Amino acid sequence: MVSTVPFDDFHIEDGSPVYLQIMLFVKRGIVAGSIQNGDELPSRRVLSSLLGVNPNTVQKAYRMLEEEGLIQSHTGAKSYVVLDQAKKYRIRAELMEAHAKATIRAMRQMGISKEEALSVIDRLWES
Amino acid sequence: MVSTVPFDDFHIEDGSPVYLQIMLFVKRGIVAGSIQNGDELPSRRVLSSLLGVNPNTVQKAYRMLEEEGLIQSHTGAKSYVVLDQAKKYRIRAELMEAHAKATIRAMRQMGISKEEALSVIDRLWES
DNA sequence: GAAACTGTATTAGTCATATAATACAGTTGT
DNA sequence: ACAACTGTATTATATGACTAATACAGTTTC
Repeated sequence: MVSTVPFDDFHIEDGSPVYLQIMLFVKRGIVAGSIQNGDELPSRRVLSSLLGVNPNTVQKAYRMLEEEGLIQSHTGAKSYVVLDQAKKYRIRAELMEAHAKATIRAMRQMGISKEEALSVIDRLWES
Repeated sequence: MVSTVPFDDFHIEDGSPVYLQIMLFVKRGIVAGSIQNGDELPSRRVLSSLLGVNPNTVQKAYRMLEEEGLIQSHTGAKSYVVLDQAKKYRIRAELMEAHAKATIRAMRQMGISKEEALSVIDRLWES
């Protein structure tokens, strides 16, 4: 079932470039399964207007997603998600490991034990 | 026992501003206990030379740490760490919660269960 | 007191991010 | 065919992070 990638629950935060936030949102959606092979992406103009950012910013995110082989664009036509199991698995592993390792490094540098780190995450999970 | 804050195991990564990385390193050292009240900080020039960055970048980090009340500087003299239990506790809670929440949000957006998230962190902890 | 260190300040320049305005090329739907 | 959408490209501008060079003020040490 082909649908349009929903950007409803995407909100811009500060701290990292917007084009990276858009890329991450798409990748996380792919891992979650809410974005599937063949799905249609909102046009650059539509999404930039929806997010309140410049079309060039969306274009940059889309272009880099295309360079990673996750979407395809052709002048004049809509852009579509291009996925297979291998890509999905790769992204899932990449993102999970990256996030986990970042957290672990921070916690270790603070001298926090594995047990306390896990317990804090467990406790804060529902919120 | 007063010593000089050690920046030996600090390495610059790309992705976030260097002055923020320096601030984070100091804060994590405070939480870990390797940085204590009264400790002496390397001078702006010495640290910038050690890290291979511009003195202004170190100055920005130090100035913001001073604005947070974690260090004190006086023209002509060295800069020192100024801590008490309340500050340490506040920083510890702030950092732990920030890191945990960031990880949780990412994992949730990927549709990863709490159990799998915890298990991944547990597995990657030793590395 | 003088040298050698401290912190602080200013000015100029580069680079990445993002905005703004505009233009052109190709498609889709009627 | 034509209108209304697509993607793509260019030029100009602004801001934050960072570099570079330099200057000045205050301290510590001998």
